[in-house]
Amino acid sequence: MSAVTIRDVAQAAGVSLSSVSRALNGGKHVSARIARDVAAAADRLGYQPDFTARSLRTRTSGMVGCLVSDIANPLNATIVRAAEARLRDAGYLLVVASTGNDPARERTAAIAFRGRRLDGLLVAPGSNANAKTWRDLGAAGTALVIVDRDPLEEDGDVSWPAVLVDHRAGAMAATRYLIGLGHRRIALLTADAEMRPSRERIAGFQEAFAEAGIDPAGAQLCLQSSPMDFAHGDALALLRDGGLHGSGRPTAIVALGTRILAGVLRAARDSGLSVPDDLSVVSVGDTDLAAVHTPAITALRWSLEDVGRAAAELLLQRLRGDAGQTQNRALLPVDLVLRDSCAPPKTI
Amino acid sequence: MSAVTIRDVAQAAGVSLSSVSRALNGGKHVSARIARDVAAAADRLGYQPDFTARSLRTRTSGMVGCLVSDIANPLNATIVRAAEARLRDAGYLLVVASTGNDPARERTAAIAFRGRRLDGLLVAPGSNANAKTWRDLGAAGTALVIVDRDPLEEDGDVSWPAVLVDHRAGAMAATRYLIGLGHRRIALLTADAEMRPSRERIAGFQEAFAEAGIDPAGAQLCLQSSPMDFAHGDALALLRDGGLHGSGRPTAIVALGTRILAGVLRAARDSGLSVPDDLSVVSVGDTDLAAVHTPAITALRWSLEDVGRAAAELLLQRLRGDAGQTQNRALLPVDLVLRDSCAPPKTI
DNA sequence: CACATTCTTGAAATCGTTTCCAGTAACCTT
DNA sequence: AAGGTTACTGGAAACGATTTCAAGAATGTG
Repeated sequence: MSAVTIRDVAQAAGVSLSSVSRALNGGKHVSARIARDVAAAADRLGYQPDFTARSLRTRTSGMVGCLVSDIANPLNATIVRAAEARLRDAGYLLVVASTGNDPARERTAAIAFRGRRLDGLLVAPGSNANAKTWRDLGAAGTALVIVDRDPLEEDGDVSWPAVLVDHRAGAMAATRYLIGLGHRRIALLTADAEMRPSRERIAGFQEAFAEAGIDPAGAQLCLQSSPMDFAHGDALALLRDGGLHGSGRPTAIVALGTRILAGVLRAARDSGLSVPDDLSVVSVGDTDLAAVHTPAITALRWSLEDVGRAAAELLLQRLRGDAGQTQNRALLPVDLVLRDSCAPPKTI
Repeated sequence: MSAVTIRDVAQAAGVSLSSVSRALNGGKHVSARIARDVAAAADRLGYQPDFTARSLRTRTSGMVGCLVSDIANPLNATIVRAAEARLRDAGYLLVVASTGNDPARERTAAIAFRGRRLDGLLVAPGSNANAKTWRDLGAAGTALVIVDRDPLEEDGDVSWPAVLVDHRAGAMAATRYLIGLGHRRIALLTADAEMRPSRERIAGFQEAFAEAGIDPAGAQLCLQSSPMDFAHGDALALLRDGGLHGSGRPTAIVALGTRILAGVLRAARDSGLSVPDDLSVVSVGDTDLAAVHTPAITALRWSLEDVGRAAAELLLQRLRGDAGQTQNRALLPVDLVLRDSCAPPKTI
């Protein structure tokens, strides 16, 4: 029961409210005697400042928001944890909200955040439908950092600080590797082609084909048709029906994301294809599933901890107002972890 | 830039501040004319209430906290998501913090929460070291709901509202099933024996042995010795050295948790044992890994969504102050999902 | 020693709401 | 029609901090 306010401390220490405030905030213009007395009184009474009142006056809350499509997604969850750890050390609380990539929910969350005066926001927008919302938030004084999404607005005018992952280089490395093994028909299975990560990966995938001077028709893109079965059906069709354009079934699949990897592995099993003898598989994103599966799945890996940390760091720089030396980009590398799920294609 | 306050609305509508407040909060004692005018003015000006100021006056924040050991743990993350969804619908924001089961961090988080006037708290304490902290928080008016942890304080005086999972029944069902298949030497591999979930599972495990009237020496408990390798080493020792007490290696393993399951599966592979022919495996907790692994792993499953939802529901009941009809326990069932990782033991 | 400058200090204003309190108007009831 | 109850309404007082301002004390300077 912390009914003890700054007023009580003032009374106990026999000084005025203003002096207590100054003393507690370590400000200048306080005599040593008062500083000592106030500290003692505050300690004795167990005073805890009321952030609500402070927020009202200072227009800062000591809280930052985090807006992602789904906090339960292990990728996001890890990022959130790392960001939370860094922010907590800096004295901030983290408020989270899942948007399900729904622009309307993004907007209502943004409004709720602004109403609570959140100082900053880490956000992975599900689309660029809410550009105006972010701009408004920025204008209202909220520091904004984009996480692994397009940092540029459509018109290219505004660019937000952002933490980006080099998905393009990663996808290129994986594709190069498969091409190097002799694969010529490789399918890329992805949930959407809209958002930055997928778009960049697709670009890297195709770039690798171009670079190798190989028939780009072998680079098969397959968008997940139904989000329900995690691409299980799509993978099945791909493997059974001899490929998308009748060009023969792919000898290798690059699966974007944990759930899709699961769908692909089930599909391979259902089709009686063995990995890696009949089908090479690369997972984009390294998870328990990829690491422990038999055979262990070759995967693209990047550090989610680093993403979260970097995002928090960028945000903290703005919150502290480190004018001048604020960077506004972080580009994190992607590694190809070689395991046992890839082999040269069987000559048919 | 929301510099528009209730004062501006009052001016625009030509009424007093108090009337605006009453009108906006849908209170009684407002004439239809004023209600209409105020709504119109607020709408026109784009008024958004300032929760900071409101909080100061009403002593409520519209936020609830969530304190778990690790938000990135898929189990917690799913619970958090479900709780967040329910709470968001009710107009609350969710503040998260990871404690790493460290009592000191729990305490500082609790202080930060109280300073921000959080209305409620979902918490999965890492120990009962902080009983006093929770009691203080409760005394300060914070609604508290315990998630899958002991709801009773050590002295048994106070009992918190709690969402519990019937881990005991689940473990019994799994053990019964293995015993029914003919297994007599079954190992239970777990990270700790302290916290409620593990304790209950161990109890259920032993109860099943007692029930079957079988030599309880076959029920081997193995605590994870090093958290680093996710019980890989422990599992290896168990499988190689012919069991814990020289009583022969277990023919079945029940692995508590995703990471431990991964360790066990790696250990089985490393020992050249095939699942389920040489070793039956049951996973406690159903994950992608368990579902997609070859062979698919029989698992104990409970709905994390239900846990999160139920926790939010319990909390909301208290927040709304539904006196009388507030339940303070929810007990959620655990199901045994039969897959391909269990078989009768080979007669040696 | 007189005067200017800097340091401390407390009173009061402020942040944006909600809510208590009184005052007025409207509506019943007999 | 008079008195009593009830419904609205606006002024003002919270809520608990920070910050501005002006006054007083202390110090420095010529």
